Amino acid sequence: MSISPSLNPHVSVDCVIFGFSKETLRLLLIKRTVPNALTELDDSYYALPGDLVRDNENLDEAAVRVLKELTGLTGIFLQQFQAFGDPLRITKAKDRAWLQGVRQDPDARVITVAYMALIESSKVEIQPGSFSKGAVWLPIGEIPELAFDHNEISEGALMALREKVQIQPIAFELLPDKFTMSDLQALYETILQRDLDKRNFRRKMLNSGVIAALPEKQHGVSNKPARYYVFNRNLFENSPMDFVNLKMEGSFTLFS
Amino acid sequence: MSISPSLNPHVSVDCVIFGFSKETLRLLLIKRTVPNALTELDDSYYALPGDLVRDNENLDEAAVRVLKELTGLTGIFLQQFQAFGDPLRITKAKDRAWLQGVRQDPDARVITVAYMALIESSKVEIQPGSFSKGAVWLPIGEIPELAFDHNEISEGALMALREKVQIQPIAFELLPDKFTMSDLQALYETILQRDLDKRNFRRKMLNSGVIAALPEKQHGVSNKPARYYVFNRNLFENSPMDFVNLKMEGSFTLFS
DNA sequence: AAGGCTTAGTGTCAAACGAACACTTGAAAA
DNA sequence: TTTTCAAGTGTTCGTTTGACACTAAGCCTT
Repeated sequence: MSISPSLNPHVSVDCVIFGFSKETLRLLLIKRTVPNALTELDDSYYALPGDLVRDNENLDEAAVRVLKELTGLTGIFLQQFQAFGDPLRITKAKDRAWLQGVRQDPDARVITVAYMALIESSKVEIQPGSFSKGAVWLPIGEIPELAFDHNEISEGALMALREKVQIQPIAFELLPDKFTMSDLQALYETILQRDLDKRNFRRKMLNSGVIAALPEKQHGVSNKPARYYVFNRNLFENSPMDFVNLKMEGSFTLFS
Repeated sequence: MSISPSLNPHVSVDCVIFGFSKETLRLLLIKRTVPNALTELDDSYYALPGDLVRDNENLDEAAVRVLKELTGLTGIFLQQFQAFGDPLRITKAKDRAWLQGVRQDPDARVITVAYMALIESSKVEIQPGSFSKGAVWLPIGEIPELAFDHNEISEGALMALREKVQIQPIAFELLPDKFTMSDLQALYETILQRDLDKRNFRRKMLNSGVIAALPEKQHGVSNKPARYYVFNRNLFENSPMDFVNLKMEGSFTLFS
């Protein structure tokens, strides 16, 4: 496999892509297949989508590219959250086998800059292409051992998401354009891993001024139909203050 | 100038080192001198202390090393806050002149992982050594044009500090072991660039449970002597919750 | 058509917190 | 002894939080 000379062999970006479906927070992972020296069968395992950074692009651009190549999507929420650079992060046997097949210099020390992406998962159509043979959405509770230090990176992303979601109105990025209060609450409960009081939640969200009610309601549900809301980006940009400190009942620690 | 082969030529760490003295927040910067092709005089300018990452150390270790080499200090507060990787970050003329004198591959694309350090500035004794010819503490309001993208990095650090100081009790790292309430308030006011109400500030700090009063008071001041306090790390670690949301009067935006 | 099932939607009260606000105290200096 | 200067101290009011339980609306079942 040949490598473009414009790749920086020492720096990569990895994307922790969050989605939310069936009341579960999920990660979009890709499958890697490597020959197993012992069994002559192929082993496969999952990894975060990522790539080496090219010489002509900055880190954000590299992350956008990775996301686009995998999902076809642009304009989605993407935020750098941490760089990982342990010298031992690429020393597991499977990882070395994979690197040998794919990198010009498989022994190179690589540090990676990790990004967190939030996607409305129904929008994603996995793009055919080199890295997407077998991309899957796995619930965050059921993530197996991943490549490299990707478990650690995913954990870090989840922590970062938990903090951010309480300070900035970004959870909406995980929902469709219109959603019900219950959808939104379920999302927050999933992310925060805590039950929230329905009345207090609604009050807080409405007072924050970042969502607006639509006249429209659900149809064809076998119970009282819920009203739809939309996230009002403009409203938020005009008065971001109101959203600060969306603490969600009972203080929540930023310390581990 | 020779270079250890164990340096990774593509990844560096830079430390934004904050200190607080004379009621001012300051950065510890180092002076670089490069020959000026036109005048035959040397130009000098300031930069953040930083270095390439070695192959056998992780990012945190590299940052600790940089700090130790410059100040002789260990065990100080140090936290990664962002990676910077614009391909154009090393293209200014002065920077290129400096790289040519100092790097094996002066054209290499380097991404840098930026750390923020908080030091009680009176503890710092600049270590003699290659990078410390002329290290200085400059007030954050008077930072000149720095090397590379170091102005951008410093700005980012200041933003990160403003946010963190309201969520975690880290401002204490900038003060001596014992300090007065007025010292502490002045520090917060400087960091947040906002006046705070004395009574509310004291109440909040005392209620947070992270500081303890000492029996001792100031001596020899020409006004009512102030009581000394200490930061109680144990108290904080036992009940970190109390400190969450130290918002400091009037909400403060985390968004720019 | 009636009753049951399920989720949506609503209000109040008490406690904690935040913001605004002015005078007294203690020490040194004049 | 008086002056000067920063330290230190409480109360009030409005807002926010958290706890808590019933009614409303639509479909489905019988």
